[in-house]
Amino acid sequence: MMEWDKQEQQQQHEEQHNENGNGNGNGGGVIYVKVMTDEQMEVLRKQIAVYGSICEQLVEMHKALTAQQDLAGVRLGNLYCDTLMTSNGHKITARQRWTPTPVQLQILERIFDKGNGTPSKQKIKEITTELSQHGPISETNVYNWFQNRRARSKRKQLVTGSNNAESEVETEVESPKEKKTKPEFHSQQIPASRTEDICFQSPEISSELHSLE
Amino acid sequence: MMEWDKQEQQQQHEEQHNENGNGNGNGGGVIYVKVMTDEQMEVLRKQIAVYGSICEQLVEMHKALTAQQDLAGVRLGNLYCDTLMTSNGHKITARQRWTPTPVQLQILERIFDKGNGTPSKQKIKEITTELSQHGPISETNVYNWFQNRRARSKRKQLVTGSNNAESEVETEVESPKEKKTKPEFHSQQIPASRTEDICFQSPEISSELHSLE
DNA sequence: CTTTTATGAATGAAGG
DNA sequence: CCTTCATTCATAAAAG
Repeated sequence: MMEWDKQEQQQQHEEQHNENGNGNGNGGGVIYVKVMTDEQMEVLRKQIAVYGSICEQLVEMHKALTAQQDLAGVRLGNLYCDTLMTSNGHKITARQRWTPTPVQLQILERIFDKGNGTPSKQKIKEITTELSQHGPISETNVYNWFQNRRARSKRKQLVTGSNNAESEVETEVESPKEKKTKPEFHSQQIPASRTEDICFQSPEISSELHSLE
Repeated sequence: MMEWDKQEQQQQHEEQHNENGNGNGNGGGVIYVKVMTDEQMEVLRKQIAVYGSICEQLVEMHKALTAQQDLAGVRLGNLYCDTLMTSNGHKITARQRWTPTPVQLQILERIFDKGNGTPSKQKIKEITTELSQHGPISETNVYNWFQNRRARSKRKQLVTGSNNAESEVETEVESPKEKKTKPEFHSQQIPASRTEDICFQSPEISSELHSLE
């Protein structure tokens, strides 16, 4: 956005320059002013409209997805949900660890990103209340979550930072025995702040953007 | 989106109005004039095109994601997007996991057997340095390895020890005996509301939308 | 190729 | 806060 703005201004300047110096066919002292025809306008409008519709589609998909998640309850992955009772009433096992539902996680994440890393006692209570609408949860859970989240994000940062220019040469001089037959490209854990980068790095796209600058 | 669209149309109408009838202060009978050069127009168009393409990719990714979720377990909250799409549809896979080379494993094992089950941070660093001579590795990898190693060896021990094994029913995996020295008051949630309901509770889809604002 | 197993990594909770 | 532990998830490797 910013880029765009700046760009436009620059362009404008250029044109004024032209106007000043070499008299081009663009009228004498007038401040240039070109007209955009209705056709052009329409083209633009349509294009943007398409963009809008795609976005709406996205939103819909998100909704559907989230809703589905919520309905399905906790992760589909582990379906041994909770308490099971034998016929004689003997309790077998209950799940002993809280697992945030996707929605809960989403909300927590949002709050966490909101900056203030000090969820006071009162805050915790509020959050818990809100989250309890999306699944079983307790204040302790929320507290722990923030605690862990902060600590881990911090450590992550540290690791990425300390990851100096490790050449990590090909010192595969080892293993007289069986080396992996294949290249074994294993990029290790790529801590790469998971919060952002991730999905939006398509070389193509970014280059396109750059070309516009 | 829609709002915006509508707005623009209105604006257009307004201007046409102006043009037609009431001459406003905008010079005599002049036709509405939009100030925008062809270049600017082009820039705008391109920019929009880029956004559009980004959106399309997003949609694609979402589709892929959803499909994937249908197949395997979920993982919504922290989706680690292991596939990135280039604009031409090729998949780039990321996120692999570290695999110790035989030599590394050997060394690790040796250190582990050395008794001290407390690889301090400093220790970890040293070990990592040494192991990096034999293949790609990070401190995190080493840390995890020890964590896992200890936990698993412990569990093994436990299982072999408590070999009473009533089997009877598959029920549980571990004996509540020496698992913890203390009462282990787990799961503070779930008020154990009798019968069903278990851990699911009605999904309030609507409210989550609010929370997204 | 599909299923199973082994194990690296993620994360909720407890202790200090 | 920070560290540690226990449990769970996901996937590379092995087995079929």
